[in-house]
Amino acid sequence: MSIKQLAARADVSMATVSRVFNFPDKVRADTRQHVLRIAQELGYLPNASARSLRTQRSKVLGIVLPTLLNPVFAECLDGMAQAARAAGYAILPITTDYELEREEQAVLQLIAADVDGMVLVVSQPATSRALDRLRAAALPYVLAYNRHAAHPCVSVDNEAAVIEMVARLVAMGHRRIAFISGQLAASDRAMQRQRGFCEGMHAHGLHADDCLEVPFIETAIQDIRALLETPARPTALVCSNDLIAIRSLRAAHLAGLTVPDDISIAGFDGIALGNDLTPALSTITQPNHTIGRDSVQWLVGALTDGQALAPQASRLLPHGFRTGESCARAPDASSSPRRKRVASVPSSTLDSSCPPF
Amino acid sequence: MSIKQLAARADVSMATVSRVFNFPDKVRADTRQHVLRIAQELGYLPNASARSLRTQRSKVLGIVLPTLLNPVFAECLDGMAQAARAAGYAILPITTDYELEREEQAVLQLIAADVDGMVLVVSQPATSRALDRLRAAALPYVLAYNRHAAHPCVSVDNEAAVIEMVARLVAMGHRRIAFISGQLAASDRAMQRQRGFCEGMHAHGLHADDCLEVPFIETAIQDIRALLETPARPTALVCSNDLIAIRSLRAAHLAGLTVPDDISIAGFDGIALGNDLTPALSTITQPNHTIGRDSVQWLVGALTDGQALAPQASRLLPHGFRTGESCARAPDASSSPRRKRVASVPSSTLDSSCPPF
DNA sequence: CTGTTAGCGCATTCAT
DNA sequence: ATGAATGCGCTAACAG
Repeated sequence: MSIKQLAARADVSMATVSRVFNFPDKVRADTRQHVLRIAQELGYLPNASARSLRTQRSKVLGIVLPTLLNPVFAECLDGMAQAARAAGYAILPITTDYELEREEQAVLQLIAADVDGMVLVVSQPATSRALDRLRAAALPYVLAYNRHAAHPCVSVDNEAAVIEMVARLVAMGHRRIAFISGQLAASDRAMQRQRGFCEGMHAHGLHADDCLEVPFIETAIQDIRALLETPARPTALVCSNDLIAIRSLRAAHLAGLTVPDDISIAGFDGIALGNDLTPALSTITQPNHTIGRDSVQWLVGALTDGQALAPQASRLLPHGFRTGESCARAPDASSSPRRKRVASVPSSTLDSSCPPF
Repeated sequence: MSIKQLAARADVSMATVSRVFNFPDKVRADTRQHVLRIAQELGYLPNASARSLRTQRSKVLGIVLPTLLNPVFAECLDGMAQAARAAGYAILPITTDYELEREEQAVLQLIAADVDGMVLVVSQPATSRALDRLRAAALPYVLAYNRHAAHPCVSVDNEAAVIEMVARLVAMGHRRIAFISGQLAASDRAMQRQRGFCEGMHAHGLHADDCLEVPFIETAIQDIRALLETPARPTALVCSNDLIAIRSLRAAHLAGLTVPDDISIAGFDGIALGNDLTPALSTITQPNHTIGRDSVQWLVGALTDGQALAPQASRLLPHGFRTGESCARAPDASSSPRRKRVASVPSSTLDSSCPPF
């Protein structure tokens, strides 16, 4: 079904048909009705490829995400999809599984697909070759979750959020607090959060020595468990994201510890599911849906009025804290001290380095 | 960057450039190198819209899913994405939030986008207007998770799986077993699973009276809790999916019950996260990733050798059982019987109807 | 208000 | 092995 055939059947010109679909008021009401009726009968649908080839704009937004297996990004994508729909845009999401090469491939594919702009969550904005490609193609884009002075970003203040979380735990009597993250190199968020942890600890005169990196999902729980079976185990865990926090809950259970009586566990992300767990996950909440929505709205706005996306206008959305059931006062906060720390977890899995501020 | 400009710079014809990218061996090695080098320099990327306009095939598969907020579909999409990539196809996923109208819209949008075929998860294959559109457009498609004799489907045997699960629970001494589902009308899977529940119960001479529908996420936990605070509460819950099972775990906790000592809870889906919970979720597992992969591979296969997708060739993938920690022998299985059942949960939320087999 | 025409970028005949 | 010409379906000038 092409516009030509439809025009023939309706006994009008192609141009008229085109106008019926693009500028309905530029055509007389009765002819419009007529054309629409025939179009209905024939099941005519304007061909998107031809349209974008001709107009040089596709009304499609490219979306680049690490994965949808982490609900954070699924929630965010949901927000993007809604905003895009509302603005009359379609979205074309691609996942990269945290592989840098695929980030770049995704961008190239989206450029070839003629998208009008992109929203992406990259690993490291500072060094991303994908972003180089975008600049080269002069395509408008917004980064979500990432934070970097040279790019237009929508995120939360990861560092401040964790600093605050540490303060809360300290206020609850915790002194030995560990930080658990996935592969730090895989995401700037994780690094910012770790930095916040270190800074937060230092602010209270505490050492931020216990930073455990659990890069492999398969062994994460066992690795965390090992930390928890250490003689001078931490009394609280700050996790770089909610999935890791959930695995930490599991690890604590396997180590024979009760949460939050024996150990407190805090997450980061605020995924919906955390609320349904027992114990309900205490966590730093990000407005995931809103991050997605705002990113798209900002991008669409720029697309609409042809304005540039200024890095200076980057949005820092407010984070929050969900008071779940996985954090409580430190055990023995005022009673007999435990025996001194003797050994730690295997140094191979322990990362004591704390990047400078 | 168009093929024309590239051709000019490389001092060859457009046709040659085209061949370099589509039939590399149909062009002399040195000219190929030459063209590729210039293409590299200019950052040339073949335009997808123009290509699909010309060839009438886009190398894109449309994917229609209810939502990505349920990890089942995220896992499945992940499988689809991998298979599509491997076959040289891009995917264009659209979510419908279980709204029939959006199912149809999605299909129309995908048709307009010129997709070569589609994989979809619909609510009710039997009455789906979206599928009518597909047939009308004569586009190849495969249904995932759905099961219907008139359509090519990739799914598991929901009914058999639940029958088996009921048998397992009965073998563990359970007699009062309830079935919890979301809105039944929203998915044929849920109905098949309920049917399996009824059949399974009847097979053991038990009544399948306790079928609770919890259509609203917001109140699901409280609704389930109400059931669990019934005098003659069930000793086991079979949940229509893992998310509901997780909420049931929560509801049990809120009702002061210990899982699995006081009550057993079984899920359906086998989402990865269930493994990390405490108690680890006992559940019927579907090969979600494989369902996605196989659906795409089947579709791509048909696309490749121009063959039709026969409903008779529908695949029934094997389900499995994950032995978690949320199911155990019924309490008091051999000791004093509890007082007889007096009242049930409010009838407004109780659906005792059991569709015929 | 409506029709005619040209060209978006590409793959594909048909020549050479 | 390569080049010239055509048209996929559509929209945007321009003409009437």
